[in-house]
Amino acid sequence: MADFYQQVYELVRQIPAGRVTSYGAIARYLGMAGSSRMVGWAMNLSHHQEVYVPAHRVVNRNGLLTGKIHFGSPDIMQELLENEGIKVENDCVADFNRIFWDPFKELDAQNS
DNA sequence: ACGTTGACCTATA
DNA sequence: GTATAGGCCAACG
Repeated sequence: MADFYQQVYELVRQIPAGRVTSYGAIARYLGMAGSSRMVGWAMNLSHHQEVYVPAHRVVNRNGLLTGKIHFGSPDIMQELLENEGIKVENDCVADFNRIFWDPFKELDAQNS
């Protein structure tokens, strides 16, 4: 059993480009349902990690770029998302429901 | 060591 | 459907 943060990094790293997921989905997938805040903390430490973690692909339940401020500049996250083909309007991911990447539906389906 | 904050989510009113 | 409250666990002051 690796550290919780490591699991989060791995999961986030497996998010395909042009797709986004929510903290709650990750927390629930790791068995930490309700403790979604810890996922956010993990993301905060992701900058310290040697491996690059596409934290910009992780947004809140509303598809709002809540953590864009922690990227150094509030524009980096939006630029990264737009660079992957994700439309961002008013700090909100467009068609969030469409590009939403559910670990249960994707990873679990493959593993199972 | 205690209190507050935090990249959130769910539930109730 | 919007607004408010509570809960969760860890780090920072």
